[in-house]
Amino acid sequence: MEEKFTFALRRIALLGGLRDSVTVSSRELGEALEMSQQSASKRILELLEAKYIERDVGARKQQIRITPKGAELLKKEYLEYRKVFENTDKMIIHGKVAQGMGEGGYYICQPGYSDQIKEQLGFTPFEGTFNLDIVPEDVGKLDVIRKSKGIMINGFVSEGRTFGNVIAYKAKIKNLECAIVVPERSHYRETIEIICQYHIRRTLSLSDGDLVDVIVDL
Amino acid sequence: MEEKFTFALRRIALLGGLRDSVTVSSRELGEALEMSQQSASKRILELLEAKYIERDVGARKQQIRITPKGAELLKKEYLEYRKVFENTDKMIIHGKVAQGMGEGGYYICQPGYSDQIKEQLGFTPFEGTFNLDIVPEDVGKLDVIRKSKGIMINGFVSEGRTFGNVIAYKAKIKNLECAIVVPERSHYRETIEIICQYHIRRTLSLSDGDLVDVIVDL
DNA sequence: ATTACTAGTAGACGAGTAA
DNA sequence: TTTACTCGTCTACTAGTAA
Repeated sequence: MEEKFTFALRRIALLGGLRDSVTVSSRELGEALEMSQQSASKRILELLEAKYIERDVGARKQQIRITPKGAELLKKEYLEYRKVFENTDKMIIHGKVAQGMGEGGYYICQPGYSDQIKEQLGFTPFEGTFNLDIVPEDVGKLDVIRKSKGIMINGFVSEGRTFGNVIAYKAKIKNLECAIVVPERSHYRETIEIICQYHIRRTLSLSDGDLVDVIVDL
Repeated sequence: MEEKFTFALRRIALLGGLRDSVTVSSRELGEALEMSQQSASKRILELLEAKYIERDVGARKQQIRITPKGAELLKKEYLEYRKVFENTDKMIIHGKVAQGMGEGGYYICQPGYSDQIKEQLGFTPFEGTFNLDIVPEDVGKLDVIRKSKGIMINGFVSEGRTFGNVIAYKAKIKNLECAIVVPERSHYRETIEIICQYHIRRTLSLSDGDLVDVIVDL
């Protein structure tokens, strides 16, 4: 039942409908789905109904884009495939070294966090985070990573301030053990914060704008 | 049409049917597919008919395994997902440093090959290959890589000997540019040969048995 | 327990066609 | 050209049941 939806969604995603609106007629979609224009039109209506896609139907062709709910469905299926084909659940994210050790550094230094990090990740984090601006093509991978379980670092209250849960994902940068940390309640951003036992920037002699590969465990 | 097959195959693969036979009754498969025992039984018969699976039906439960043809279908779909979610078409392969610079080294030194490598890959290969025994879980990834296009290094005839076509896949080992080379006509093996401008083993101080990550461009 | 037949029904599809 | 209705057909499913 759900199956016919993922098939159509995947096709739309391949046409570019995941990141952007894509202009595709029901006839064209029918071709991609190997079905008639009529059936493709019906499928589009069903996808709309189920809120997997949105669309602006203009005078000539319609603009289709996949909703977050639709993207969800595709990611689920993608992760199944990863499980099947890549036993090593790793993913590479490319990013540019960015400014900003302020905020994150302050948070991660709180004993309430750092003790758990020591416990769960096996290292005491350097007082400060390493920030990376994800390259646009890789921003979607963050969602995939967030769908994997990660390591929960529980929040706490200290001196009347509330520190929320943080999820850590083990990673490596050029063989340096580290972890991506993401507040449990946060919006998607194109910047990630990375903690490490060492000062990554200094240890690897990196400067702002340098391109870095992060290999993330899923 | 093909869609219902991949759905069932994916489920079977998740149960372990890609690498091994998996014991699953039609009722159990029905549960996994969210359909009745009767329909699952029918689906199994259709998959058998289409040669996507094989099975031994014992007294109690049946043993199902996915055929190469079935694996093919799954890989195709998997690559579609990779295209959607990972614009950077890279894959990590883990392997252990292995002996054997003999054969491959001799071949790759032939000017007929090395000139083309210089031309297409941008480096003159070191006279010898770096061999890696792929860890068992990653052997399947080789198929995925071989399904991507790679760079064709044309064969030639020299002094009466025929040297066949070789396909090169750009890769990196700890930031060292290199390439996996695979004879066009070869059986699947668990060892890969890697060429590089430098002596990888020496440059990275590697010894037999060391675990190495290869990041392959698809 | 199994697997898998038959029969009846719901739903998916394409042809024709309207807007 | 579009999108999307109706309607007839054919396929995919489940229930019942046999082996």
